[in-house]
Amino acid sequence: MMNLLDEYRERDLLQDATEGVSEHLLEESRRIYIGFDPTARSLHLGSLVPIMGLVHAQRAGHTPIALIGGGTGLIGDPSGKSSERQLLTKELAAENAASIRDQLEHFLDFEVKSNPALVRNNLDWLGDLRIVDFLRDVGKHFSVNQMMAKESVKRRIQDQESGISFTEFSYALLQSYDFLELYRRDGCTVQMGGSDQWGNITTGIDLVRRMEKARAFGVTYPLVTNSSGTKFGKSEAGNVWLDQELTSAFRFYQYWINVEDADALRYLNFFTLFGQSEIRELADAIEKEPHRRAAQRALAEDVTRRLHGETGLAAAVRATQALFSGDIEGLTGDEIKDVFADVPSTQLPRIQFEGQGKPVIDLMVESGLASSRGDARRSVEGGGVYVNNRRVETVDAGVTADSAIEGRFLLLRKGKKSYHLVALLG
RNA sequence: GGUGGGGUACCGAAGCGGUCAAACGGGGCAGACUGUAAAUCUGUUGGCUUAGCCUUCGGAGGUUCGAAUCCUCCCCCCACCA
Repeated sequence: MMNLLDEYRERDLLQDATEGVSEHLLEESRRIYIGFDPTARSLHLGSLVPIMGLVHAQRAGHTPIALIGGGTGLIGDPSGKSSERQLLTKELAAENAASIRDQLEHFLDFEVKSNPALVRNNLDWLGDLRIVDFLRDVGKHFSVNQMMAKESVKRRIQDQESGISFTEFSYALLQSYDFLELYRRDGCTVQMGGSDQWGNITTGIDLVRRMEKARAFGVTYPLVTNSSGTKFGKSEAGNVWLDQELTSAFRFYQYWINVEDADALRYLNFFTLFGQSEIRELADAIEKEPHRRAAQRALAEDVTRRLHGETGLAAAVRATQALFSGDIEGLTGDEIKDVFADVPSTQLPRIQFEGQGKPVIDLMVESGLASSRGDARRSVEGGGVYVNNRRVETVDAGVTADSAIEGRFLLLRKGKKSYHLVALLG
């Protein structure tokens, strides 16, 4: 048994752990679970820490269980959701569970004989749970006094502004019940989660102890932030998803390449399997020759490879090189088509580019690079719009077909990093 | 149920009869500087056929030449009391 907690500690992935976990995990192969919220079609970067948590667990010889909150997701955030959506969610939850499993397959091994990863959906047991049974069998083990004493709850109760709804208050019960079920069904003895989950985890441990007279454990990892205080996992294009359809390999790669120096090393620890010596080398590199950004590159490559595979990574790197270092003029039409397969693109009929050409403003709006004509206008006035890497000087400029590369492609760019490829048809 | 306070643009928050598409801060976008970094500085941040017009200040009406600002009714939040 590798020492899992040491691994976490070394990577700054350990926030807190209940007493005895370390020994428990060293004794033999255990089953460890983390919950994932299926409210979205896909997991996003915020889930990457828990995923890596499971990855390390599996590498250390334990069996990782990804619990999809299909049942808890049905309740969801109580604020202003239509009943219609909630009905849909039952099927969606199943769909999402399936796609989340697909995504997890990039990270976890579901095939190994010894300790294959498992996926569970709490809809399976919460779905037809009867409230009377639940209150009688499970509810009686919860002391409201104790629940209110939990830091997370206490804070909410003292906070006159937000308060806490009954639904949220009872979340702890459902989550605890999940732990109990996973213990019963799968012999799962350890729950991990973000540091905000500490209260729920310990409550679950209590429930397992009371109802099964068994010892269970909890481990939490710190919540990931980035050093400038903005939300981790957001790019200019919004959430970064762990789904090829939603976030292309190129975008994904770009997200990591753009990580601030101050975060790069932490992220290497969090999101790659690099050893400490390798990370130290990269730390060195970032200090000595920051402009080469070896750490960001290593980070981007490793994480992109894991999710998008070798080909996805290759495409992302190719597109990156073409966009940020090489000059596009030198590329042939076919190369462009290939390289930019991953960059957002639009097809437009050639006729629109005849005569005076198509107004840049229209082009910006139709490609989605600008949210309105006013927005497009402002971007041009601010000097932030480029066609084929040449700055557009006037607001009323037109783009003609003969400015297209090989008469086929126009490369639109807003600012430094937002690209859009327009292909002319006909 | 009573009393008082409040609902303003992405968020926070000014405005309290015209000069308000609405101060200020944050966030976003863009420019300069750089390393596709951070910090900093600058511009910009409702829509359009952009020296003009149109739609916005919880909702619906009303007063007025003119309303985010005044009046009426309604909805929602908060505090205190019961």
